[in-house]
Amino acid sequence: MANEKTIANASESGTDKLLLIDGNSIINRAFYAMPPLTNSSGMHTNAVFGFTTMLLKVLEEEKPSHLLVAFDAGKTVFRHEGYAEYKGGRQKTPPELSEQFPLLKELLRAFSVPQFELPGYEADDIIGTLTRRAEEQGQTAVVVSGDKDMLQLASDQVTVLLTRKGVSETERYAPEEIAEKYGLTPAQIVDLKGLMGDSSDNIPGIPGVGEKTALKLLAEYGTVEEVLAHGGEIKGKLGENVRGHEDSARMSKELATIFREVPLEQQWTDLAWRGYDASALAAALRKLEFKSLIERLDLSGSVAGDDAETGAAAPVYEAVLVRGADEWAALADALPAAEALLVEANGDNPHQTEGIGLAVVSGEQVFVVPYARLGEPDAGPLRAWLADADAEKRGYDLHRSELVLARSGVELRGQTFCVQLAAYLLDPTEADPSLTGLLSRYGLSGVQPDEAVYGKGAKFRVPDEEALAAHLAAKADAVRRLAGPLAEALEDAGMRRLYYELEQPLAVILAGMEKQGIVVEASALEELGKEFQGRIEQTTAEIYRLAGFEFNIGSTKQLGDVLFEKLALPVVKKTKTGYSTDAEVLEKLEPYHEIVRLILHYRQLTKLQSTYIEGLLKEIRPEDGKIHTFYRQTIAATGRLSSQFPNLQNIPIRMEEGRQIRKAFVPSEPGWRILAADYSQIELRVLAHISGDEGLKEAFRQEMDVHTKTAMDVFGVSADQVDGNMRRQAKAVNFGIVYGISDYGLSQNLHITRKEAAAFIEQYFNAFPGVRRYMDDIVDQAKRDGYVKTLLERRRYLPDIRSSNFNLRSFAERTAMNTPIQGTAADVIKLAMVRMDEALRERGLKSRMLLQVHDELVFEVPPEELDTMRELVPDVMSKALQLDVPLLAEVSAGVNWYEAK
DNA sequence: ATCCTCACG
DNA sequence: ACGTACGTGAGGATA
Repeated sequence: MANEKTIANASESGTDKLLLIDGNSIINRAFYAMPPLTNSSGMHTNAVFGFTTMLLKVLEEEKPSHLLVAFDAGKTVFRHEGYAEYKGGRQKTPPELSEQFPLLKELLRAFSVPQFELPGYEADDIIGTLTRRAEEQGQTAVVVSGDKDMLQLASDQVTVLLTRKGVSETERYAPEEIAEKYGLTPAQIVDLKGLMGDSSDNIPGIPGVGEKTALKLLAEYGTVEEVLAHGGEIKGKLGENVRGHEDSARMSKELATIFREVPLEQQWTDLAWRGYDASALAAALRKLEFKSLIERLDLSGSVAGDDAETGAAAPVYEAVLVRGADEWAALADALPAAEALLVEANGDNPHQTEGIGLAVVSGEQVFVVPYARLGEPDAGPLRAWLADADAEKRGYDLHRSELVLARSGVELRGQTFCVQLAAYLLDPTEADPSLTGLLSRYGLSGVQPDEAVYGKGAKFRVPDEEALAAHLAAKADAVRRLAGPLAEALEDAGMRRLYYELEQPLAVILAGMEKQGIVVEASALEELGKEFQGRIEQTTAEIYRLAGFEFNIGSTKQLGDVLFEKLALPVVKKTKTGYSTDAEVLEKLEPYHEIVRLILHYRQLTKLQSTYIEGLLKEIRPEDGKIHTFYRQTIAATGRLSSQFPNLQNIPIRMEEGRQIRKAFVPSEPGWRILAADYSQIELRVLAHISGDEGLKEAFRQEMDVHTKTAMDVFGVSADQVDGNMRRQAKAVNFGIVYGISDYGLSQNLHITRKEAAAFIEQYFNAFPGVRRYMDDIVDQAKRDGYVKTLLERRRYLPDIRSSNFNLRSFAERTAMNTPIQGTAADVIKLAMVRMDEALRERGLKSRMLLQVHDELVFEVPPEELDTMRELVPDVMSKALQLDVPLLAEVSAGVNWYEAK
């Protein structure tokens, strides 16, 4: 390709000039200097953009014949050896920046710019070494950096360009300029640092010595050593500080000194730069979507082919579609080195979905098995590998994979890392759980959205095997690429144990519970449904009679017309689209018209009928008479589970009519019992623990009724003076406290004025000062850190906590108060589930854990284990996590879930 | 698809 | 002055 092009080339004029760029320093400057910028696939690109504009500018101005971008490498820079805190004060690199390093390196390759890094050395050491060698050989060099330390390299032959303000503006420093600006020689720059330190690198210097003082001292004494030698002459506090921090000053100078003897094999002469390949650069810039740069470099004609159009990176793996004996054999050979697994299925409900295909990544190959072939005899080794608990599986949504495989009789064991679960822990509020979404969050690409491959909704089609293989291979490779960075991020966030000891084992336990399922007697539901149906018809007729005509009671629009226009009842509340008719509104309207009570009753009955009778009946599987829910571990922002298809965490209990539904939930074997155990007041106990409030802790230690205790303290009365109404109000206050109290919310709940609610809250905080302190502290903490965490280090980020929008900020503040409470309670019961699973196994019990309902665990138990389980379950639950207050779990058993109360 | 309503902790 | 209690999932109506 005769496409070589240079901006300029100094060697044509006979002078060699070496340009050395401090990659880390410049990309950092660029990141903070440029506004946020992303391309259409969500990659952050602002730092790369800034870097590139800087690069183009200096190439144009300096016209170098030789060129290098040096990067820091590895974590243990040799300077650490003497001083562990070196650079310790540095902020962690934000992911939005770190994800740009690979992009920059790729772009530099397209520029044909030599780049390197050397483990154990920083970029400035490499640059220092190369400038020294250039000097020795009588050549000139230009160094570009944002770091003032680099000025120590300036000489007759070496010029330093420091970025100023932005990134493409630089300031030129030869020794004269340094003398002019600081009155120092380049060599004295390290003395300057030695005295004044550098907070960004955690170099201490001498306390109380800033730039001014340091320059004054150096003007007088010349070097750190001389300053220290004359420490006795320096008067006052300054002299004291100098004399007291001699070691610190010497060490700081040493840390600031660039090491110029790096064992580099490359000579600067190896770094000749002859320009870039226009088509490669155009493709790279297009991928980054730097249209202005493409234009500026006049590259718009240089885009070759479709590949450049889409900017697709060349895959570094080979997709192998498994169709026959040869591929099966190759797959079997590759299994011991498998790095990632992907199981693709076609629907949301893993208990109903059919597998589409399966992919295994091993080295440079990704084997893709169309799902139907999993039953072939040749699949034996693959099935054995899947079932081998010692063969580690890294995957995406392994919980779902296990269920999908189980449906076709394939066992999955040995799950060690799930990128979806890991990503959830790192940011549980991130909405897009797709692999593509995950990739873009981590600055990676190369996978098409599922929708683009399969279509969505009714148009869902599995493409031909080759296209399928390409897609599944890309996804499986994406899992491999994500696993390392995610695992590292978990470590960095202190969530290693949360992941490996709690969430990952729990995923397997949940899959077990779901596969087990719970028997629901269709006949019982149908009986109950008939009864509801009769009452619905009766109520409907009565409503029509009172209205004077028939209408759709279930339509809020029609109902609104009837209530607020025909019957002219007062409008209490409006929604975005019309009149509000929710239960709260209807309760207020009850005194005005008889019809209102009937509507409430109608609502209650139709809810039970459609959601619980008809809804559950549809979910009973004819093969086993059971309902198999699907617990989702990566949905709730607080760390709770959620339950789908159907939701078994919202089966009625508060109203007797609805509670009857629970009679249909029965054991799967004759004579067995349903046993349910629930934590008593777990959230308030957690609050007592994390707030450390003495009064609240004492109440739980005495096993007092916490609402009565609250009433006593808030109303200032003795236990026997607390009446039902006071206790009810105190209970509402306790709920409010857990939810993140606001006077408005409490006033709504108790139907009192905001002022009265505020007075209650004030009374509460006076009675429980530790709780007030917790609420204040947690909000401060959230403002400072940007997130809150639970006892087990689960995190939730609250970006709105610093919002200037009152609503957003208030919401975030309440969330900051609530999440550690609700989330720690979630931690506790999850831990109890892991321990319970172990306990059942260790003791060889036949009892099975079936359901979790946030603070409750439901089991089915054979009669001979009933006594054991009545003790074991509450025991394990109460010991799941040691708090400053007891954790009490109450247990009950019966022939169905209703009776286990 | 989105809104409203309501079941649970 | 602002105007919501925290966290979910599902069904039916409507646009």
